[in-house]
Amino acid sequence: MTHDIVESPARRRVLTTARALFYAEGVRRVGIDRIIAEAGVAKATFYHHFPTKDDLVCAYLREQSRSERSLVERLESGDAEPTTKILALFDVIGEVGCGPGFNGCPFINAAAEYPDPRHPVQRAIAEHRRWFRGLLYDLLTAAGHADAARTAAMLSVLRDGLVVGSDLDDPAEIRDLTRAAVERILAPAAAPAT
Amino acid sequence: MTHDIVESPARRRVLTTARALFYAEGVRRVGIDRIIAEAGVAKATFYHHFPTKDDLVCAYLREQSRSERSLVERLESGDAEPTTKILALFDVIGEVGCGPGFNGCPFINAAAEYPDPRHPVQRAIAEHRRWFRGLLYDLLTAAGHADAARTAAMLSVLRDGLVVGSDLDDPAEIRDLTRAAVERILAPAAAPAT
DNA sequence: CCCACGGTAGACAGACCTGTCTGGTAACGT
DNA sequence: ACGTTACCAGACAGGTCTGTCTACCGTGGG
Repeated sequence: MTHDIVESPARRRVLTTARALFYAEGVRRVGIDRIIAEAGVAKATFYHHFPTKDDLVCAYLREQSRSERSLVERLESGDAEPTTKILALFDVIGEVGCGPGFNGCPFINAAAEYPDPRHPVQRAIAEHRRWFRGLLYDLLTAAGHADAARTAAMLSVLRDGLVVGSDLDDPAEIRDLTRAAVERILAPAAAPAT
Repeated sequence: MTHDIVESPARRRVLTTARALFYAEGVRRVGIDRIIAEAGVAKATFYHHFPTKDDLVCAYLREQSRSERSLVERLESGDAEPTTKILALFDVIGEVGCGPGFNGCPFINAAAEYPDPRHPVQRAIAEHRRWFRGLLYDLLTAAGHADAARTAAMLSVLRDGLVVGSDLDDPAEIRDLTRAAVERILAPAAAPAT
């Protein structure tokens, strides 16, 4: 009854390798054989932990989601104004897009490879997206923003556009216009209290 | 010396079939065998017109680009104000996202499957994106917008976010907030000439 | 002691993929 | 009449994919 309080090292290695390869080259492009070779894991072990490739893909996306959540938690932990936190959050998004290995949003990319909305992969994507939008909504509500729901949706749209643009266009340019774009979206509720 | 003034019917059939399948299911997922079967074309004929699958993918994207350009030309042909044209353009984007077969942006989707920026497919994508951004820039310039380049980039970002959101979230909601989002992006240059 | 467990190594099946090749038909311009 | 061109039908090669299976090893708890 050794519960997996500590995750199996082999499983960990597989997940780390899969994450790097899936993100860099696309999910369908990377085969199981390559993952187990680079992770140094036997095939039987792999299929013991992940009965199906789809299971691995879902685990990859959940892992990615965990990463982003904990990153945001660190950002959000301060006692700054909620609006400041939103700006900081988007600053990070613009900055990450300029990083060397940046390749767009793992969730948007995976969605392109799994178009069926009822597929488990799409469900994992949807859950992550719900979280992110909820985060924006909470921050806007805490800021006392009028029409927080609608503005959260707009910021979510903006975020998607930023990561796509950082991937396919000039990331530095995107980074430099991010703050202004967020401010424009937030503007209508900015009371003219000068 | 029969120039292809008229496109070969077999080639046309292949392109039409490929377009539907690639868009609906993803590029890597759809094999040549299936395309030629559904198009009713012999394999040799296919490889005569498209020496490589990549060639077909590029042709698919160019075709898609032509479609969008001609759609926009129709929209743009009127003698309305440039700003009105921009709003009309985004209205169409929001509306198309609610259509039954909508599956996101073919270019963004293809980019996820071909991450290498030097790949011909990525070049075709980049060209299409340059066109679209140029279109926005021209409209903003015609509207006498201050800082047209920057605002064009923001609208391009917004557009990407809208199509991604229409695909992965609630398209009707996206459609309903599109106009307001565009107006917020355009706002700072709206001279307070009331 | 022993045996369950997590692991390694790798063969194998069966499907699917791209791309080549052979062979035959029909239209068309010269 | 002839050659070119476009087309269809389908076999084939060589590779890759997912997933299964056998066989073996080391360690630690009962």
